[in-house]
Amino acid sequence: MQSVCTVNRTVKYLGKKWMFLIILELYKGDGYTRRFTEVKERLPGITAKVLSARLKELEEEGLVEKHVEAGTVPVRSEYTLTASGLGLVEVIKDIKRWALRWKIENRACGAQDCHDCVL
Amino acid sequence: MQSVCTVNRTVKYLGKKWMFLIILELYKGDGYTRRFTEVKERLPGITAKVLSARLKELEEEGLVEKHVEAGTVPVRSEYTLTASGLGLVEVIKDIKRWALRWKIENRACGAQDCHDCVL
DNA sequence: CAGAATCCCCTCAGATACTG
DNA sequence: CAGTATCTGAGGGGATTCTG
Repeated sequence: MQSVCTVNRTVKYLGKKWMFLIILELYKGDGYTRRFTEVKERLPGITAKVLSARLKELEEEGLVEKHVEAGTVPVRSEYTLTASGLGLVEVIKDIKRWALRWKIENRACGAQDCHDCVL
Repeated sequence: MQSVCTVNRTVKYLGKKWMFLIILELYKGDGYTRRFTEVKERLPGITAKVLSARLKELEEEGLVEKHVEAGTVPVRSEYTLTASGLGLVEVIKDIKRWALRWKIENRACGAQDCHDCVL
């Protein structure tokens, strides 16, 4: 039963700020793909530093694949959700279903953390 | 679609250290109930301060109910998962299913964060 | 365009000591 | 037993500046 460990880890990095908002942005992209700046523009308030860090974590976890188009100037890098990443989107939907069932009456959003989504 | 906000919040506090391990401990208890010290003993490494803080958050979120037995000396306080909390256990199971599917080959546990569970 | 490097603040969590 | 109070160190994340 040691896989709880992975669950632990998962929840730990998912809990980081912006993380799952980024995942959802990629999810909304054509072919589950978005460019760096594209994500940045769609998540008002996020800094390049944080976005960069989160994408790197997602890449290391195998949830996202990075593709750099060589030879283009300026550089174009694209990030795509992997099958594993898509699987996680389903988990997020589960969370949302739970939240809808139990949390509707909840407090209003703090503007900074709140964005629409396609779930 | 503003409920993403709640999802955001959910993942944020679930991501806190020990949080979901505590939930699982309550889940394992008789009638989904455990006493403070009981949980503490079963989660080696957790401090009273953190356990206390997490339980308070869970209570505020409506995932846990606290019952203090009046008149007993010393005091006995019990924590029980609510229906909402039980619903969240199902979500954790979803996360585990996802993890099993995509993360088995994963790195070994850092002993400190790893505990068995009943999932 | 897509970051990396710095600085700085703030929260989280561990350790320790104390209490009704 | 079931906490609270205080101190501390590590890490997260924002703002700003710089670069291939």
